[in-house]
Amino acid sequence: MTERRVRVRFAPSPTGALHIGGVRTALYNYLFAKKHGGDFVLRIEDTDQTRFVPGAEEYIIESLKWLGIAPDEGIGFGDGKHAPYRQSERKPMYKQYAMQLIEAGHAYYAFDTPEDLEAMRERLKASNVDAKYDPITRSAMKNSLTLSEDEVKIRIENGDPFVIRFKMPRKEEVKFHDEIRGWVHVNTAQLDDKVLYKSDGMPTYHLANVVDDYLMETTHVIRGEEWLPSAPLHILLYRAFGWEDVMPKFAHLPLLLKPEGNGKLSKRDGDRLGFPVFPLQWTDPNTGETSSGYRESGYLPEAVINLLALLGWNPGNNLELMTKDQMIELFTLDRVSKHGAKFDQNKAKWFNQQYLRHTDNAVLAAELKKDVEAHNLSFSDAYILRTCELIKEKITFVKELWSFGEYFFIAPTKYDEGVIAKRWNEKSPLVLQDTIQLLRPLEEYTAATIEAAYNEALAKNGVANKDFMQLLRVCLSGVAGGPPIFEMAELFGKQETIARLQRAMDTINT
RNA sequence: GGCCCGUUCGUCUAUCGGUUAGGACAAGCGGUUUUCAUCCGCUAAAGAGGGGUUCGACUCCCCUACGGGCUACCA
Repeated sequence: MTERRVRVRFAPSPTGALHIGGVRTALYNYLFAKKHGGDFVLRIEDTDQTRFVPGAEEYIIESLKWLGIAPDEGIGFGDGKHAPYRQSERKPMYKQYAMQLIEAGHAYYAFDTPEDLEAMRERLKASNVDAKYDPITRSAMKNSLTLSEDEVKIRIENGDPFVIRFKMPRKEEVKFHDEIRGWVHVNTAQLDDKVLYKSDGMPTYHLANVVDDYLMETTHVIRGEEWLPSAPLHILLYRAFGWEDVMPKFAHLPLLLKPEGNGKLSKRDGDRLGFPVFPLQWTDPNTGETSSGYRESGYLPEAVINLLALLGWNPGNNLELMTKDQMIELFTLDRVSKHGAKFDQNKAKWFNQQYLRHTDNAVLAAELKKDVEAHNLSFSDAYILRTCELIKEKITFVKELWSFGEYFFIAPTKYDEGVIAKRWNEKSPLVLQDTIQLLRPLEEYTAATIEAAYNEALAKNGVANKDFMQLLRVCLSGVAGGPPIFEMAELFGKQETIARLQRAMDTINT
């Protein structure tokens, strides 16, 4: 067989926001495609019309764009030769494939009502048997295997609702090679006659994904572990269609688990866990409930990608901070772990901090400028840029540029009480007053000259530097920690520094 | 319940029969920064349990336990 061009797909359902587990699946597909110079396709699996959520599709597209893992082809990213990429728009294609299966004896019509199915399950449960529509039970149900040919024909012509079910072989060992887990064996005796084609004329996931992957020339199906149990059915479908020679390889990814260690992360977790489970902020159009997103929380997309990549994969060389290109180069499915991973918020923060530090100050300044302007304040770009330089090492998130650095733009009105209680004494106003006096005549106002003036004021009053330094900081910024004091004061400028010291003196003294 | 997948420090993981079981985050301690959320150093911290196979098992096999997934005309 000639080597086919690698084609992978990310195939979410538009049932709400994409959560980070889904994002990671998309990421691994992206990395794999790029690694092999192949195509990454976005396909929307909207075969369940009852679960459609407005805005979900746009959300998925925007998320992938923000994260920098845009597909090459598919909804929102341009049609390739396999359009359309929305399964609801492919609806007319599926019927013929279902029919092909019926004709070949691999599938059959079933006319059972929900009540019939319920009764069957009740009956089987009562006799302590696995309740499933299978090679045994189907003989007692209403389907084209039990009904006469005429009866079936009449029912269909009458427009009776029907589904098409896969005719699962009675007892057959199905084995397939998973790129991550190795050989997986399942006996068809455990499987049931899955519905392939629903009474509303839509295929189920099982039929649609196999048909689409075939038509779209998918070479590798990289998806979550929740699909592992149905993989044997999919294998059987490829066989029934006679597509085994072009059947994609399968790789089932371990799941992302909740930090408390019970269950997989789900989109319903929202903000409950104390960290975002969504890439972008999301407001549920039905409930109106809003969940935070990584973007809005100040995470950088590169950091999110990096931390997600390492949740279930590692390059095997202790490398943790990687550019996207490095990840592409190093990514292989055989280095994906088999077990689920709990999301670690601490590590996530650390990643963001690392990336924030490596972000160009001009980029950070542009972000900070938005906040400054949002508060109706006017500062020069140079001032804002310098603020970023001074505080970037102190913070973890972009939004902290403002929350941490607010005092660069708004003089404090409150002063850290702990520091005041510990350091403020009768000499304090004297030192401040002298400092102000010495600052006033300075022509060259720099960190060095400010420090010299301050030291002189200390000496004059016989106060030790270590007993006053933090107080000086609090007088200037209101808070106990921050960047180097004199550099900060230099940026404030002489007038503002003096004003702040004066104000602190007046406020604290009373 | 049944089936499938999994199980190394608190967390993410390295190890593809022979290692003092390595790294990172978090933690603790110490230092630097007279501030700190920075930086540096150090410490503590793991092969679920039991059987095999083997000269030798974290690594291979089996059992048990535990965790996870699936079990819809949802994906």
